[in-house]
Amino acid sequence: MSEKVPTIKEIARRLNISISTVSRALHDHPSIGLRTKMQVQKLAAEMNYEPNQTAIQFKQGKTFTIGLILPNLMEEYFSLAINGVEQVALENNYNVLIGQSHDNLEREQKILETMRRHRVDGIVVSISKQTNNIEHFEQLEKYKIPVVFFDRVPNAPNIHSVWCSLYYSTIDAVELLFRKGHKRVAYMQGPLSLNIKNERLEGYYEAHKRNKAPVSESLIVTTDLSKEGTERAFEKLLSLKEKPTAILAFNDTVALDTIQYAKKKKLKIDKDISVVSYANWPITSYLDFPPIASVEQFPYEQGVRATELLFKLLNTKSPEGSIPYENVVLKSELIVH
Amino acid sequence: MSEKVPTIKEIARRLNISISTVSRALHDHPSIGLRTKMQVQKLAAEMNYEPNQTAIQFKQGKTFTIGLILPNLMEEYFSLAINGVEQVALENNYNVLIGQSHDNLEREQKILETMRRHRVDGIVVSISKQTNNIEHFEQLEKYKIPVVFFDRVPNAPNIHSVWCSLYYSTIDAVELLFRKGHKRVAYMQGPLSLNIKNERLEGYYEAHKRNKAPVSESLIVTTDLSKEGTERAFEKLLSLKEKPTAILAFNDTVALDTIQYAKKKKLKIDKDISVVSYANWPITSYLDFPPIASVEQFPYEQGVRATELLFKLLNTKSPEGSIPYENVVLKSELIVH
DNA sequence: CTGTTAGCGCATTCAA
DNA sequence: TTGAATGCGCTAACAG
Repeated sequence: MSEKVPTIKEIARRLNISISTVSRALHDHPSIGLRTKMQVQKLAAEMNYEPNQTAIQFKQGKTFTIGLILPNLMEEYFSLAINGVEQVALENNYNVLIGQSHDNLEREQKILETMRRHRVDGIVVSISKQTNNIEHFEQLEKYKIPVVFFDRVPNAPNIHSVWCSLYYSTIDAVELLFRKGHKRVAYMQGPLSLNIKNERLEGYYEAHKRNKAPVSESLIVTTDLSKEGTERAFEKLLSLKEKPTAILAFNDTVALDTIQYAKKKKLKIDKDISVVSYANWPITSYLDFPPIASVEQFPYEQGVRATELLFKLLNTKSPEGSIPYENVVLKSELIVH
Repeated sequence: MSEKVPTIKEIARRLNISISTVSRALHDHPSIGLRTKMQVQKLAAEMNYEPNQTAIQFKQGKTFTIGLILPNLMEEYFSLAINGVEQVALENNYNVLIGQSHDNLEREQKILETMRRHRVDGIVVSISKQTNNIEHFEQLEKYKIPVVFFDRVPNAPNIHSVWCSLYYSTIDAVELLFRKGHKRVAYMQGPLSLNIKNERLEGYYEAHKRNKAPVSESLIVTTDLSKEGTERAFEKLLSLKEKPTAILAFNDTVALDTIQYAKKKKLKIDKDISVVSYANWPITSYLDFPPIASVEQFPYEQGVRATELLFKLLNTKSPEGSIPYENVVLKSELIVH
């Protein structure tokens, strides 16, 4: 009794016509009689015919699927990016296969392999913190799978990328602190990766330069982004003779850990110490003392632009590698709370 | 110059053997000469041969992909669930196609259609708040696509489901408040959906019953989960002659909005008013006054169990609907902070 | 142990 | 305007 899934072959049989005619009718092919076309479409609708995507994928050599690789989904930041990617993909009738690298290089490579095997048509990726080489991505060229990097973009030539420049906002952020009277602004940086541009630091220096303020190297500390790492970094700042009165934190996690630790140390937030951060988590609005300002990096927008770029690549009948590498740079914005 | 993707046909040609022999060699088929096998595998490796998944999917009538439908990815809660699903899927060499309903019924239906078209082998879903009927899911039976509901499970018979019971933890939560001396515990409930079991409310009543405390209906208010809705609900409580001294909040969002509003109204948290909640967001640890306790619902575990159940269904050679419906119920836990 | 063959569903080229 | 035939890459039934 189990009705089997209808195929064009079955439709053809019932109508006593050939499968190619059915195929054409369903595709509104120009050379097809109106009568037959109507007939076919009517029956197809009645039978709830739906083309077998796997057959089409196979036949066309395309999966109508793009791969999206992210460090993780837990950060709202990346969730927003996903929404952007999904939006554009849906508009193009594409599916999105998501993989999390969990900031682990091997895992990233593994996911890439899975996606390659799955024959995704293209890939959008924000690389893991561990990713210090991009051979595994470069390999994809052999398979003609275009790759667009976004947000966390490797510092390499000959790639397509979309990212958000933090340089000017960082300058804005530090200058905001200067204007508020802070003389010693510390910078709590993340792990140094050779592959990512260090715009935060550059902006930090530039802001000092513009304001003729000397940079004290001891005010630049590093955290591995863990709670403990951030606390250690903060301790280092507290042990200075000339303690900072403000901190530029690598991101909101660092900012929150810093603020929490500061409170534990009986420091008055926004009085003894002010914090400015990156990312602009919505959750910070629930805090009694959120960072006084945040650099917004527009993850949704980045996702959209990256995916649009990918589709542009997909739709370009690649005449053997003549596509110029495209690198889109958005501008971040300092949001003062 | 562009080397084309190697196929078994090409391997066969180069080795002057038949494609079926190659296929067998690559699959470690029992009836194959060791010598030929080695030969084939060696060449395959050299050529970087990789089976064309789309061809296999087509041939086997399977995509080795499961669909995962969630209300949204922004909530860490669901991100954790994803990790659970992903984990089990990977162990079974399956891919996961993720879709967000954004708590919108039409969107949920659309996603379902996309996934059906994509011929996913099975679906794991946490339904949207709007989902008041599950016809669109029942339809999938015709396509022999098994569905496992989890977390937000429709209140319907004949479904497979995994969810986390809140009943006992709710009793624990309310009793905790009683023990702390609270006499009037309010319950701020979410939108009433006919399709979801209302265990929170049941537990709320039971706790009162067990403690011989009368339930005052005016202490039960409803929020649509928006910030404003929660504030209105809270206002209602504040306008009572007999104000509550504690609140059982529908979830952490409601709890945070409540706490924030309470502070705005100059109420002292944990003194004038205490809050207990569901979900247990990690972020609450950054708050000065987090909920004093949270009901943990183990989203990761739920994702794992739901996916395991799905694979059980997939691996059961369905002898025409003889599979008994399975409903796994986990137990939540009250975490006191 | 190995080769031959058929066929999955569809789009498409060639012929009528 | 329509039909017949082909083939995408792979698996598996059947034949040797």
